[in-house]
Amino acid sequence: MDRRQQYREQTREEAKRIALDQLAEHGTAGISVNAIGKRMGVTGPALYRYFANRDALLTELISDGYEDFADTLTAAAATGGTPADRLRATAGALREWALAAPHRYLLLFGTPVPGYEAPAHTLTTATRAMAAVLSTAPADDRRAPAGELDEQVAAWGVGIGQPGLTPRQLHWGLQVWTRLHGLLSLEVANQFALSGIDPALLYRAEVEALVACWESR
Amino acid sequence: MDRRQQYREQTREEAKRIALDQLAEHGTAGISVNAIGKRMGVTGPALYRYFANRDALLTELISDGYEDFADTLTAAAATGGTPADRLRATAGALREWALAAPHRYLLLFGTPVPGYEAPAHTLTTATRAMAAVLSTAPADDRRAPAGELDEQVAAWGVGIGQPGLTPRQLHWGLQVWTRLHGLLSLEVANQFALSGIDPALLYRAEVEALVACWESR
DNA sequence: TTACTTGAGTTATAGGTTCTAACCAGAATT
DNA sequence: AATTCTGGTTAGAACCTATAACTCAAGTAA
Repeated sequence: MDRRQQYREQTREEAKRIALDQLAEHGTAGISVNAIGKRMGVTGPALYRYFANRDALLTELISDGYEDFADTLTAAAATGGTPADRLRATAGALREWALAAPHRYLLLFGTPVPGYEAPAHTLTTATRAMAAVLSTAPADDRRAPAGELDEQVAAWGVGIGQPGLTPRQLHWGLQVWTRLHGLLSLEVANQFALSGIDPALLYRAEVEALVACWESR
Repeated sequence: MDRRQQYREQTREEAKRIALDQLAEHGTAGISVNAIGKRMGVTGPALYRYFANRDALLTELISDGYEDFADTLTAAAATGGTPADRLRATAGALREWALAAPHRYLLLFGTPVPGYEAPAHTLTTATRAMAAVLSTAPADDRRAPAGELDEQVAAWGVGIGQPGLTPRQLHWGLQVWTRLHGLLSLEVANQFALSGIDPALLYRAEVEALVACWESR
């Protein structure tokens, strides 16, 4: 890589780093081109040499976030032990990742930025994260899809490059994701704040319910 | 009520109605005081006679939203039939309410507006919505709380004015809410868009899982 | 070495936002 | 009839995004 390009990349990274800080402090609306520039010791318009516009910067933040998210889940799912243990590890990593930067979690999975379209590249990364979750599914006997949902789920499994998984495993993976996301999105939005209930306990209970859910059915 | 006050209230309602339109069209950021004023045939600053600031307007939108939300769930939960039937009705009403105005759903339960503090009034309304969900819980034998979570949940039950419910019923109610919210929040954020899976089917399956979840345990 | 091109910064500016201040007209009250 | 209150106006401050025009330094090529 060119020397110039190296500096350029460095500047981009710095801008994104500061943007994440602003995000953590003041939410999405706090990500201001001028404010980021000021923190970098540069005027606002200078940043337009590096990002087409504010949306492009946000999009990169989202892309990078997905990448990091998928890496984290993949690493956690790669631990040893029973499927249940690996689910616990993955779920724990998921919660830690969300709580470490709540605003970033919401940037990825919360209110969509109006007019924002997910670039194809992030979709493949999201698939990688889902693959990590699916890798914690216990073994299952393959049988014919029963019902419309089963068929759609099976088709989805093929679409994301997981043709070896049964509909039940795929559906279970979806449940893991949607249920844990339900808890996490409410927790990061502070919806449990005044209930006096420790979200960590609720989360753990849900993970165990997911383990039990597989056994019982 | 005074004639003056009546007009005043009418103007406030109109502003909120238009704000909801803007919300549906352009998201939270699209709620602009100037734009609302223009649609009302009035300049922007005129609205500051009616709302202290933009945040106050948003807060009222949230309060009204909670009210409507609680009304909807309460009505749905008041139908007859078995507990399972009433859960199905309530869950169906919940999804319809969310999909009828996705942005409003996210305004209530999605990314928190930075610096926004829920007024006490909305908390009691949220409790009313939770009561509707809890009213669909099947009967249960009372027994001593087992574990830290059970105790916290029991205390929460007392706090929200539901001392007659068992920890298991309360926890089940929380699961209903968090699981359905998990699905809905992802659906309104378009996260299932490219999977080819019909969110309605996924939702129905989750409701049935919640019914079965009670039986099995 | 000199001339030219490119890159990265600047300021100025347009048009948008929220919100305050000052002002004005009409209605209600005293 | 005089005064106060209410709801509107315009002007303007302080932000925001984004573009245009300009400057200066660094790299490249003759």
